[in-house]
Amino acid sequence: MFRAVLTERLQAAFTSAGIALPEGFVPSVVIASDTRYGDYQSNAAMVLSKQLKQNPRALAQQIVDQLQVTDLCEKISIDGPGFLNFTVSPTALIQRLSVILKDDHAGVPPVTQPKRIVIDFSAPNIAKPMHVGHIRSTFIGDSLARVARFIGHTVITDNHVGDWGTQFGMIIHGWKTQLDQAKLKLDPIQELVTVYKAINAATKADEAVLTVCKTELVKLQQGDAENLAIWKECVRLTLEQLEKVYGALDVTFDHYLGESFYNDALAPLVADMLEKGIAKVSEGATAVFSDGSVKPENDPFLISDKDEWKAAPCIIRKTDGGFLYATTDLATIDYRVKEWKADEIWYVVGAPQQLHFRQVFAAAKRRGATTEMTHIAFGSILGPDGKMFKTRSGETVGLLEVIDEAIERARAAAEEKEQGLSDADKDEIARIIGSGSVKYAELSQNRLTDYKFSWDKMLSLQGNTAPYLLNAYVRTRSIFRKLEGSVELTADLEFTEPAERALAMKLAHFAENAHDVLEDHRPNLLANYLYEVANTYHGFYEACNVLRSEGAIRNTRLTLCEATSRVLKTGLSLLGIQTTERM
RNA sequence: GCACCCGUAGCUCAGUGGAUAGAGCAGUGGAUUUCUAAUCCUCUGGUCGCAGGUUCGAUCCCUGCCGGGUGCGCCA
Repeated sequence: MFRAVLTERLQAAFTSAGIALPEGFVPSVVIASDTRYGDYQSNAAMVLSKQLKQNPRALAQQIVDQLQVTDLCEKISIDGPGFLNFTVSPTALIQRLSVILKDDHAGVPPVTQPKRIVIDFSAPNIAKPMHVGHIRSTFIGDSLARVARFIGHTVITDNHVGDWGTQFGMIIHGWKTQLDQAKLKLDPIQELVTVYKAINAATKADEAVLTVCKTELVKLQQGDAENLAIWKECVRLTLEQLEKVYGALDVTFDHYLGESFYNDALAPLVADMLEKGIAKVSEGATAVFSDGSVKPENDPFLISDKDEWKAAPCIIRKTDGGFLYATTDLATIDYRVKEWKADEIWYVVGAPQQLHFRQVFAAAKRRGATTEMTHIAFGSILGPDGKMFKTRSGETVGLLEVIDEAIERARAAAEEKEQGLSDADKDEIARIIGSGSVKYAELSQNRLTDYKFSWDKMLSLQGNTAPYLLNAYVRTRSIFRKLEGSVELTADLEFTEPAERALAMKLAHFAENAHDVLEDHRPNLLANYLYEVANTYHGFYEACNVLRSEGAIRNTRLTLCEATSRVLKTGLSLLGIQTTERM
């Protein structure tokens, strides 16, 4: 990793030059934004010049005089107000390429301090189909899990399924009174939704129905055998369907510990919190209130109302004795810490739940949790009107529907090309490109931004899309297919065209990029990087013929193709996107 | 009311305390007897919502406004 090494060398140079660095100061080295100046740059001299009361350029010169980087750089320059610009030498770059070829992680080093990280994502509800709203949590969570594992963390993925809650009163009542067994067999979730909707409508028309539903719910919660059996069947049927969806998406979980798993832990948890004074009874409910440890404007348990701060409690038990979302979440944290020894827990959940998590995290800390808990929030998917998709009442687009449409479009595109591929091959390619397109459309976006759902954007096969990246990969594979027999790539390399060096440099950045993704939990940094790799490769491909070149030049170009191939395949796999040899 | 998120090209969106703010789509004009044209190259397109402040340097940080969204005691 050039960046890390340059940072170290820079620090050493400060020491050699006798310059005392301020406490905690680490000179920053970044990939140059403008490659005219070099490959990497540092603004350390400018940052320090004021504190040290020195001219920034003179300070930069002192550092350069002490800097030992001849093994890495062919040129160091001081430009503009005092930028240090580093140009990597061909030798160092070539060595980097050979690492990418040999290393099974394509040159990405492991983290120095591996952690145990629990990642909570996807979390669909029982008896409800997955829709486009689940895209973000599912794909972002899956990608972060892949990246974290890849760089050496121990990752436990947990699908916190919504398998318990008040909706089951209605579902059970509906199951008993109007379930169509034939339809249930055909499409279980569809039938459960139909039943739920019918009962939901009935409760609005008739109070009595609502009372019946509540009774059914209480019976379920008290362990009534019949209701418990119905509930279990609903869960089983839904999970069966979910497995199919996740299978099609190539998303896996280590655990499916739904809300119901924590039922028995809830009452003791509330009792414990009452005993310790963390929670108290208020207006009949049990809730957590502010303990005054932080400023009011930062306190998740306070809210301002007409010049005064009022309590915004986090309720953990209702007046009727029932438990809530927050209660289950607290019990879940206990479990993950105790059973899984989690150093960190990541929640990939929408931004609207920010307050909820601030409260839950604060409450968990008061109970003594030292685990680092992070809410990895994402923006909403909006309908064509710019308003949020309604998950309760509103009609939204099904997740499988989107994937199927994407595969269909990819299949149509494959059909237009004359590649001599069998129908089975075309199906497989369409599947990879279709589902890859949907994933890429999501993951190439900044997670915090809301975006309008658009079929065309989600399914586009042109421009900055999965097919663009896959096509670059296919082009690398095609070259190796054309080679007669295997080719021994030697260390005999030399750059003769700018496009070759540019590609090599871009590939070297993979080592840095993969780590940057987890800095702020942003897969889009990786997606954007891979787009640049593909773009640089396509440029190289047009400028440099590989198969008709000879000697060291041909060897260099083949090496670049192989390295590109590895970086793209590895990088795409971190986004959860498979590759194909032909398209 | 308070808190959080967002405001960047016609559209959809990246981006960063640094040098001339980038892509894709749309529009324009080209490139293929040559390794997959799902490609490459041209050109067109900007008051980075507005106003102050901090800084050697601000689209980015701070403050205030304007506009859009979300959340705020017994749903999950």
